[in-house]
Amino acid sequence: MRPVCPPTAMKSEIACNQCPLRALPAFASVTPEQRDFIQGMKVRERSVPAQAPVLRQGDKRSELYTLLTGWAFRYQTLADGRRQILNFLLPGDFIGLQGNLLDVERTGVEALTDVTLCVFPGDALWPLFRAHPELGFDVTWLCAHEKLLVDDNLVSVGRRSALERVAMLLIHLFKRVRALGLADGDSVPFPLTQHHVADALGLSLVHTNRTLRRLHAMKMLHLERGRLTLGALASLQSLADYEARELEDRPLI
Amino acid sequence: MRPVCPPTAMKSEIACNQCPLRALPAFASVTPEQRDFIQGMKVRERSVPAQAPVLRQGDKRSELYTLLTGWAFRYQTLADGRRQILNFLLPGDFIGLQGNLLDVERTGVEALTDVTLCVFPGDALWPLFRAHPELGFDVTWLCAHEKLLVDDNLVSVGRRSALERVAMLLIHLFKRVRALGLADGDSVPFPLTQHHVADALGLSLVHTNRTLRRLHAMKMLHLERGRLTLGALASLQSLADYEARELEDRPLI
DNA sequence: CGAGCTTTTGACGCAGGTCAAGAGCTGTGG
DNA sequence: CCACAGCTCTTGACCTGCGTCAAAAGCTCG
Repeated sequence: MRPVCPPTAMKSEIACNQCPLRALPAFASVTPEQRDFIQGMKVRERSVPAQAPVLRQGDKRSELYTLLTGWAFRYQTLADGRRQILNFLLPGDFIGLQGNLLDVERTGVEALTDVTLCVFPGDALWPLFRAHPELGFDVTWLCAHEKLLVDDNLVSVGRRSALERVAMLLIHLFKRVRALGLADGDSVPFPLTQHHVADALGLSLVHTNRTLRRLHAMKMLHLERGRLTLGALASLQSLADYEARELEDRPLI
Repeated sequence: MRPVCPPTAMKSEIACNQCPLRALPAFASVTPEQRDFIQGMKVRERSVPAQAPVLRQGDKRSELYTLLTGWAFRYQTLADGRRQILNFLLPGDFIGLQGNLLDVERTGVEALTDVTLCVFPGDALWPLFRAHPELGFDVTWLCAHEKLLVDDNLVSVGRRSALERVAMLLIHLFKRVRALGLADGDSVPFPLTQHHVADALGLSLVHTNRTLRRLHAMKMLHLERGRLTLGALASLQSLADYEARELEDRPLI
């Protein structure tokens, strides 16, 4: 297990005017007054090391978080250990809404890399809606946005072939990371193991590996040392959208 | 194609104090003032016959709906016709939030039975948040609640066997319908065709049929004339939660 | 250097897909 | 009132994408 405190333990907390949230469409037009209100609610920051839980299935009325830095994912596990990853969380994403609005947290959240979170008390939600309806509106936007991610993943898992699924996921993450300004040319950080990919796509680990190798052989991607490089994004995209069978006709390399 | 106007065309519109929404947890404590506000926003009612679209993929800034009576479902289709049903909609559910908050409607909504909807203008959402933050809060609750349904379905499609998936779906719908007070003993109306079940669970039509027959042979359910009867809900539930393989050992009849 | 990840690859089996065809039901029109 | 078109449901035969089992190789960290 890694140490709980990241090496840079002395760094000061991020003020809300530095918050990555500001870059998001929903939060683009936050006024200074609103920002002060948010800052007033903010309890503290919390660091969670890679692989450690942020929220556990079954938690009640937990705190609310905003992901400031790092990657995480939402998942659900069955009694016998099978795990389904629902979606990945990147800086700016909101965490803990379900456990707060509904009775219990149905899904767990685990850190994929070391992560820092902005912490709000669990009972902050209603005062926020009351005092700043615009911010409540933004929370609703974030919820709808996350639902869209889950929708898309469900379509993949339910109706796409393994090749299509993997292509979709990589494109999707690539674009999200790039949109956050974290891309370096046509390459982005990629902290997922193949195990995560498998659990997100409803595939076995072995078949995920074979599919990745196949995409690699097709020169559609490079994946090493935690970086993902998508050379021909457009062709990968067309692969994701179309039936895998049509491709079998062509030589794979 | 069925006639657009249902037989009982002359019936008057439902006042908000009659609205099925009132029975939902989120709307349980709506004050008379809030109710009047909602009533003031309500534009009209809309009837949609079974099989007809309520919302199309690609619609922009559509109206907002509340489902008053009947069943519907949210779905997404791929270019080549594969369809994934994301979740089913029952009276009290909110429709059109995504298309309204985000730019475009990514998912279609189709009526499963004849349906009546309560119509609100697309630009009513923000005024509602502003004037009645409690109601905005409720909208957020509904969004989080629907996300939970999609989450659960994704877990099924990604990680459960066909037998488990079908069992989960039937139990889930049974409970929802019963919670709405629409059950008759251990039987509920069930307007889905096997095609809908297949598209919701990411299975083929043929395999869905075989799985249903198998459950029928196990005396876990009766399905005929649009009614679903679950005799032994508890045993079906244990079947849904556990690995299908454990069952193979026992005689199937 | 060994324990425990992660990635790879081969061999093999099966759950579930595909193809085909027929039966039952309902609505429609001649 | 029957014939026919078009659903929905069933069932059989066959096939394959993906899962499972096994084993080994590379990496990382203590």
